[in-house]
Amino acid sequence: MGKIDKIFDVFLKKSIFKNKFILQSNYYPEQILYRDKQIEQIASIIAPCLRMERPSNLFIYGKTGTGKSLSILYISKKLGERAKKQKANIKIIYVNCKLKKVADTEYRILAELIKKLGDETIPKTGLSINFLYERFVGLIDKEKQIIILILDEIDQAVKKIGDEFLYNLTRINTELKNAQISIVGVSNNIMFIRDVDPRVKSSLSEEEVSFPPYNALQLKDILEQRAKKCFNKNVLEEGVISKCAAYAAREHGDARRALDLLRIAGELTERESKPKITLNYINKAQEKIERDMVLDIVETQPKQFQLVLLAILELENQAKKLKKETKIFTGDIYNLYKELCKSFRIDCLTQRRISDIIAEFDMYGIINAVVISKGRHGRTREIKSAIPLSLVEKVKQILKESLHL
DNA sequence: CACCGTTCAGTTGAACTAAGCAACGGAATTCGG
DNA sequence: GAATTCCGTTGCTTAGTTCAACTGAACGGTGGA
Repeated sequence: MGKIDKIFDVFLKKSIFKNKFILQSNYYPEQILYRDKQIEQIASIIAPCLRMERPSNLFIYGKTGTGKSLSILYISKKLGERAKKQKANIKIIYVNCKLKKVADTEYRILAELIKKLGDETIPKTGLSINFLYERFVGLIDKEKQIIILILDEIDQAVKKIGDEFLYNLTRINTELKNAQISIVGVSNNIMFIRDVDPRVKSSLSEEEVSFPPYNALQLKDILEQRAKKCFNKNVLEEGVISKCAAYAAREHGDARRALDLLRIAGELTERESKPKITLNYINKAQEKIERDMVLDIVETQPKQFQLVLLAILELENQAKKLKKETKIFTGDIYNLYKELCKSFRIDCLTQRRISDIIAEFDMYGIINAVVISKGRHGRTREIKSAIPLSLVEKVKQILKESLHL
């Protein structure tokens, strides 16, 4: 029997998964644990739309993986069903403002909104934002209805494009004759609302709901609830779930992280055709998640970004060779970057831009950059790579490949 | 020693530019009668 | 003569550039004790 047949055999043998889909991030459980209070709050805030009254604008905040999106989507679904029954004309539009190249500028967010309303003819550039607003308003206002606009990761958008567009959105109601619109802003960053134009602030957060992080015990319950449906009996070693919960609780109670961890541990176990998920596999899963995240970010960056990252890694390498805790500064990076550009015949960007690129890498979390002042020797960013040592070589290899070296 | 102005090496913000796109409108071409 | 295609113009967004103001603590000088 061939090797491949063997692999297939292993897979056909009784899997440890009953239904893997349960642990995937696009699975929505019918019961959401420990979020009753928030769900009730939100539901009572948006309920008036069933009587065709405009609900208050709503601002939801909480860290990643605290069930924000889950809850809001759950409520939208319920609301949608109910609206149908009551023959209330309600539309719920969900846009994630973080998605690069999809909804990360004012134009693109509006284009996405319009697309979601059924008009597919909006080009990705060339039209004026005003035109899009008019199109949007026209599209909404042609019938009597209530639109609930859910803007996920709204802080990302505001950081990038400013808060005018939020102001415009909140003001849109005054232009509407038939329809009415209310906005649900979802943010990971609690501080974000603080430094937003006060007009926008008061209008957007007519109501607020906050999602606190789960603690380890709650995470454990959540994991158990899902694991029951997801795995076959007796595949979980004692303490596996607690460990997942503990890991995730350490990372600000991110439930998604916990579920990913468990799922990947399961996949790894299955791949090695072991009968039980052991604690060891949780560790492996943890590594794999980190690894995949870093590699994914690195791979999908534009060339110039990759070149900057390569320069950072090279500099760190040199510093290490000299056995000194030499700090890396923006100037060093820019110099090396310029050289790299020259030798690879890629035209190089200005320092201004590199400064922004470094800031972006910092945001992604693959480097740590702090603005420091070196007194009379000026100020700059002090930069450290946040890529785990075990991955550095792999990352470099990917960078070099993608730059055709 | 404490205090204070100077100075550096970037950061940060704003205005500007080139590239790429769509819409518009007029000119040129095609077509059927 | 009408319909279609072509082409230049205008106006838009966006990534990146240019310009310039701003920054914050170490340095080095001053004065006071």
